[in-house]
Amino acid sequence: MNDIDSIAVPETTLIKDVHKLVASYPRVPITVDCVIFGFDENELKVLLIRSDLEIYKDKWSLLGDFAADNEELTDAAYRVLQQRTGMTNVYLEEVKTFSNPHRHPGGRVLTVAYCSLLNIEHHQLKRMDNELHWHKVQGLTNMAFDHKEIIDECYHWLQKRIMEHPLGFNLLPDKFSLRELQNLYEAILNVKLDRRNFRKKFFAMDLLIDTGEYEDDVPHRPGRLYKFDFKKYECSKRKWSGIDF
Amino acid sequence: MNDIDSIAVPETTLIKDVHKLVASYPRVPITVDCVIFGFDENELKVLLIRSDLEIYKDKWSLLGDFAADNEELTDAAYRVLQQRTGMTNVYLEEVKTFSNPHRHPGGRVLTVAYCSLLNIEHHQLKRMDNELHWHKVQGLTNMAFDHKEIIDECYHWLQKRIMEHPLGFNLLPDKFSLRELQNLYEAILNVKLDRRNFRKKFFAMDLLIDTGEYEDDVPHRPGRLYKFDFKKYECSKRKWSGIDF
DNA sequence: GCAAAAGTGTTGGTCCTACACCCATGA
DNA sequence: TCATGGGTGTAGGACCAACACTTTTGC
Repeated sequence: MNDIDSIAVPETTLIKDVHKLVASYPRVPITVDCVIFGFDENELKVLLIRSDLEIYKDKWSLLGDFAADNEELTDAAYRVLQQRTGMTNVYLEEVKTFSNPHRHPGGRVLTVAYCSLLNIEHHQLKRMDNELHWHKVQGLTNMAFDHKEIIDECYHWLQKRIMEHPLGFNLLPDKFSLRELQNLYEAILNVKLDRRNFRKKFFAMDLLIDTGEYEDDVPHRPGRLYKFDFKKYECSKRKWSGIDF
Repeated sequence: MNDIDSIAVPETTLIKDVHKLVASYPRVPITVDCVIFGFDENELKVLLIRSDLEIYKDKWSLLGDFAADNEELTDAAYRVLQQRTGMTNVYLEEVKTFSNPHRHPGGRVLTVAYCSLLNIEHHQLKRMDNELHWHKVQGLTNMAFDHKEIIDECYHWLQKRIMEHPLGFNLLPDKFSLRELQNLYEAILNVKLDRRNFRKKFFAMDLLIDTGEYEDDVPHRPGRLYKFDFKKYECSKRKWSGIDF
């Protein structure tokens, strides 16, 4: 116990009506925005929708929504994901708050950005929704609001995070070859990696399960297919300190 | 440019009145809470204030305030710091949003937690404010709201962050001995470190400036005093990838 | 048989860890 | 002179980077 606890409580006026107190605070509309990354054709993609605001006609927007009453923001982000991609059990993490009072043309709106990683093949894109498209992360233009900035922040966050934890597997199919895995890392980090050292590193982690299967639709010698051992990783997460390249 | 950009815009109804749109969003009171760490007597401390709510009488609270209209949250956090400690130029970084609808007894209040590191000696504590106290981070009890949880999150964040970047210097006086620096790291990480290896590691970083001065009020051989080269660090920050212990 | 990628081991160097002794100062 | 922490160097091991050739498959 802290020694400080024994200090006498001074005679100040304590606030009794907490509801009144809270009612006196300024209120702000809150949204969540999901930066949903996918990996396809050896490129990192982000899922965007056409803006439905006249003022941003022909511009692209992140998937987001305002937070409902009594909804935690993380729940709101999962809800957006579920509604837009039909997927649950998606990797999702909070990245940063964006609170510039002028970021929304309709008045102050605060947004919390979430980064999400999903396997593009699992995702049926709710094809009816033809306003949704996967865009290359490199060279994005034409974004509504401050969404370019939000994507940039999330992309940098991802580059850093993927060195610390093996998140990349969330972007791959259940079964993947080491070549695909390496392509993924090369695409995200924007570097070339040595193939043998890369394989050694991942085998050394001991989180890959050999399926015994092989690629089949490739015009060259097929590679062995692996699964990621999510369970084992969950158990050993605590001691995790990083992946170096 | 993305190939997608050439897709025809479908005939949907675009929203014209963005102010009306924003006005229809639910609104939430927003606060910032600052987890202000200091280092004193070889222990990591956090700056707390007695809660001014009747319901949390005799409990401790983080320093926070609601965000004013048109105030960025980071600015609000700096404002809180300035008002409470009199200090500007303090290290400050956003950590996480806490949005549980029941976290505040007066109704929904969303808070964004900031982690701040300051040199406890620079801080005059505005002594008149006898409601402010430095508490040991270890063994905190008796916290108002979800502030224990917020402190825990920030403390873990700090443990991780201090391995990646040399932030610890923000907690030390301008001039410090290597022993003090090591005590700081040991206190934060809660480990024992080898003295020789620790010194080698920090000298190898080449971010310490030898002042040529020595400690003077110690009951043993005085240690050499160093300054941290903040400028040099700022320049080389980009390539920074971590400190290993 | 040729193109394309899969698969595999070794070596040298770097960096980290572990560890023990003498030195300067105050009391 | 003693107690306390300051200051230093080295040897062994772990880990990482760099690097080339053989294998398998599709065409």
